[in-house]
Amino acid sequence: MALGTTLTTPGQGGAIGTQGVAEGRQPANEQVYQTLRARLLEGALEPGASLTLRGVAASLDVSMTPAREAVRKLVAERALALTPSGRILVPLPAAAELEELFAARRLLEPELARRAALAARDRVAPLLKALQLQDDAIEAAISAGDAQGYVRANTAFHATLYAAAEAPALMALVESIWLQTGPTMRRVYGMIGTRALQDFHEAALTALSDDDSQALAAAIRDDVDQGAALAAEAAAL
Amino acid sequence: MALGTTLTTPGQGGAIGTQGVAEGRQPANEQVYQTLRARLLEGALEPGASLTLRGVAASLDVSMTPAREAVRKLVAERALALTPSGRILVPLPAAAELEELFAARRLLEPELARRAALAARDRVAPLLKALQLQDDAIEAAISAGDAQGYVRANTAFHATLYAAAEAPALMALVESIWLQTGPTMRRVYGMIGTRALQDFHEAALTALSDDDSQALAAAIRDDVDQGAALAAEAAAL
DNA sequence: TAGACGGATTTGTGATCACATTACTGCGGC
DNA sequence: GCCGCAGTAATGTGATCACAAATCCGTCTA
Repeated sequence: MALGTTLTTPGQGGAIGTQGVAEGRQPANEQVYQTLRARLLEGALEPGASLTLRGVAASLDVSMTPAREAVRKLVAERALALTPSGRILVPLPAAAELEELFAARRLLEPELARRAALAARDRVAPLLKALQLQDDAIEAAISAGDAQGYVRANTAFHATLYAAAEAPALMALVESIWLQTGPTMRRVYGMIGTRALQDFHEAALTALSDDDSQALAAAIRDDVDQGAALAAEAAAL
Repeated sequence: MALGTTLTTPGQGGAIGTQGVAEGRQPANEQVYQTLRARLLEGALEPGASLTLRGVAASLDVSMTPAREAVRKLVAERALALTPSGRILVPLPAAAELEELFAARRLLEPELARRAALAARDRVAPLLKALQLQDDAIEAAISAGDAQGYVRANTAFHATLYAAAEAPALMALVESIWLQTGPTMRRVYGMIGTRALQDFHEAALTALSDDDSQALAAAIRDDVDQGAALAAEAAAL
């Protein structure tokens, strides 16, 4: 068959097996990916910085192959970029691209929040508790002036909320956006010192406990808008 | 430096070079990727079908390495999936995931259309002409009962319109969604025989020539809604 | 002092190989 | 007739190597 495809006839060995990795062990490329991803999300990698396959491989003590896979995966998610020559670098999104990314967040995240509110109706308490913890971490990061910690905690807050929506496809889209904005937002919050941030998370928690999905969506929209405004402000500097 | 990163000091060799491929030549992995991507977009690969690296490599006459890169890239875009054991297959999205994907399209595509209308204000004529051609191809595919051709032409229509928005980040998100819905939609249109499709493209073209971005966005929303309804209907079968 | 040039080094790409693990085939037992 | 099991074939992962191309560095020239 063309392209080496094989059609698994339904009902005849169609079951998805459980081959692969020896139970719990995760492949090397996955470890590399998760490491790089976490550092990008919290903005530990400077926009404009360049990576090398051999460098990544040596740092994480693997061969070039898993490093390649992880880097290419991040490139596919636009979390890393390749120059025309194939050099790897942490992208520095243009102002216009940042605007696009926030526009997408503004469209997608309120929807995700709305779904989370609806899906978590019968288990609001534990969700609220988890979110409250994340919010405390955010406050702590603000007090400490820890921009990287702030970005990480803020991402965790949103991730926890949206996870309740149980919408993996939407979640994947949003996470892809976060990966792209991460490095820049770290820089943004570093520049403005996490000052004067209006707390929309409080409103979000209230809406959630009130079972008001519309209000929750609105709070998240305001939160995203605030981030967009900051990014725009910082981009103008 | 950690993780093998090197920070390119701005102003000191910071220019993005033009290394890499010898001018116009595209890497083997890119060719494999484009081939697989095109086939997924138009639904030439059946949901549930399985691929093998060696099979893909042999089909396109390359070694296993570029095949791996291309496949992993598509996996990152959720256009292909890996079983827990690492087997590669064309995903068969659950009904709930399809609904998510269409919800995302419904949020993102009208926005992209709106931006296209605004950005293409001073060059509407050539855009309209291009879109009209794509629409003719769609009609032809419908007449011929060619489901695969329909999906391809329909995708091309939307892609042409959104390209005018010059919003690469948003475009990447939408294309990622298309890759995920492609195989299923091919199946959907094959099942219902491209019957009884209301033509929202006509309304879109009118709105575009009227410079009415709101009406254009509405037409696109209707178009996406129709696709969502068909998918839901087909999923129920 | 600034710019251009040439060579050494670095880098990504692609190919091939070894290996652990899993999926598949056919056979035997209940 | 159906299920389970052993042996074989196939698959993805990771490592290593060769190579072409581009970046980087020092030097020379105007």
